Amino acid sequence: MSSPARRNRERAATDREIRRTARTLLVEHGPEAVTLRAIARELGLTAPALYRYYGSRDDLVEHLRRDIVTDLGAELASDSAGLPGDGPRQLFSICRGFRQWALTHMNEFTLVFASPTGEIGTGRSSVATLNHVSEPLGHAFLVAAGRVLTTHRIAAPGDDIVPPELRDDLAAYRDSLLSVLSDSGLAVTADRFTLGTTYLMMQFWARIYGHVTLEVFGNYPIPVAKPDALFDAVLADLAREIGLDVDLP
Amino acid sequence: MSSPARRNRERAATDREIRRTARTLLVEHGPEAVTLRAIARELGLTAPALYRYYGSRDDLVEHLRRDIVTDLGAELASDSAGLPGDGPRQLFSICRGFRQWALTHMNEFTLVFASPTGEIGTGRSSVATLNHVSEPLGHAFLVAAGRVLTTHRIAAPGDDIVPPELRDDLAAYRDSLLSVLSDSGLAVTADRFTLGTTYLMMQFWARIYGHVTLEVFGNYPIPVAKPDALFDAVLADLAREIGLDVDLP
DNA sequence: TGTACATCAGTGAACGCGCGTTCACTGATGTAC
DNA sequence: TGTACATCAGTGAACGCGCGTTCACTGATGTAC
Repeated sequence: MSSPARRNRERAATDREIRRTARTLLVEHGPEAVTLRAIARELGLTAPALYRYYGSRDDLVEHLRRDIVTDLGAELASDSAGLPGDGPRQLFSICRGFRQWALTHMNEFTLVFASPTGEIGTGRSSVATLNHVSEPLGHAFLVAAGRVLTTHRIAAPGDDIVPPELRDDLAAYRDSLLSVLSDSGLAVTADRFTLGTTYLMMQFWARIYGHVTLEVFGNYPIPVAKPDALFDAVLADLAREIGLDVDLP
Repeated sequence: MSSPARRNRERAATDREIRRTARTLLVEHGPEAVTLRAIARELGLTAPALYRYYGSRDDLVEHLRRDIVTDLGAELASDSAGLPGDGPRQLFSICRGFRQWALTHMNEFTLVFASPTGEIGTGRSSVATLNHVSEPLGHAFLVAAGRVLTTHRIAAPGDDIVPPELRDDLAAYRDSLLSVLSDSGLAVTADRFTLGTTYLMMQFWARIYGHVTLEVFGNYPIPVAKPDALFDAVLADLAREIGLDVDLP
């Protein structure tokens, strides 16, 4: 019989090589360099061979996007999991890791986090966001943030900090967060995870993302000699703002 | 003699048409649709004709970027100038206008504010930032912000809110801001425009930019039914944070 | 164990496409005397 | 006012390029009996 598994294994290996090559091209030469012909060339194949693996170039790029977020999330989660402590350290590690990754993988960042996707305002959004809680990145962020907010806050913020128009949206989101967190073995009750908490978490993410985007695209108002210090200052601001009773690690 | 001006006028008119067409292509079909051939086609010319106006495609795109920022800045400045009051209203008008423009001109926004340009961390940054104070957008923002900060703050923030590592950078920036403001006939003294003030202005811009980018690219954690309300909430937070003693208009 | 057959990863030629850019040119507009 | 000349916006053909995708094919690997 001579194992049918062998062909499968080789097929899977080739697939991995295709994605790896696409990734390298993206990182080193930008999104427009990710062409079927270039990938095939790099692999010593002919371009039509790739159609054994993907239906079209777009199909391949879509898989690439997913790969990127998945890998990023896994990496950040595992890095932060190795740290001691019960929350804040992990959360800040994820934030710093995200920034570091963005700075060193500008092209990947652009593709995944800063490319126009879909319509505006329809609620449909890109792959790489917290609203797809299953994404490892979102998951890592949420778990760390949830842990921090439940164990290190002085008091849960009142719902009054949330503008009335946003309460319905936030309530739905909060519920989905709570279920994700309880799946992670983190028992959080709604009285410690208020609408206000949810609002702060959203703002927290928005500021991290905003700062990182600004920095990656060189759109900072000033040339800053020590950008790391600036980011740390933002983290410290955020920590204070969400009411953490800890010093920054 | 039959005026030499005539040829010049026609040349200038054609140039404007070229840019307008490039702009339309960008808005409607994205950056990769801005090709010399497409522009020529639209104008009833042949592609080589464009070389009478621009040295290369890249050259044209660069001019396009500058046009976009210039027009945006002028538009926001003139809109806000029409409003009554002495500061806050103008500042918030500029912020809202920026967001509105970004949402309705996603492709232009991407080209100008969210495209990788130059190296990271070298201090060189894209065209469209506050560090090129001459840009109308930066100018409008600065003048409005400066006016607000000098007339509506309860007290200038102390320099102690600024992390020590950032003070040198901020001091240089503050000085250039002060000279821009005094060129606008706004006499601001350094004791009302502290390093802390400068720091807050920078953070202010970072949050606006961050929020807008997030929204434009659909990367918001939640589907928000009323995104306008969310933005207003962010503005209100910012107003509180920079210590404005005014209600939001 | 051997033989006929099925699967399927990869080939190589070809398709049509649109692109930026070059080059020698035309012909109208403007200039000098 | 008329004539010879210069300028220069725009033409049209051609260049070489790389792309995604199709198609009929080869040949090794695996399957059924």
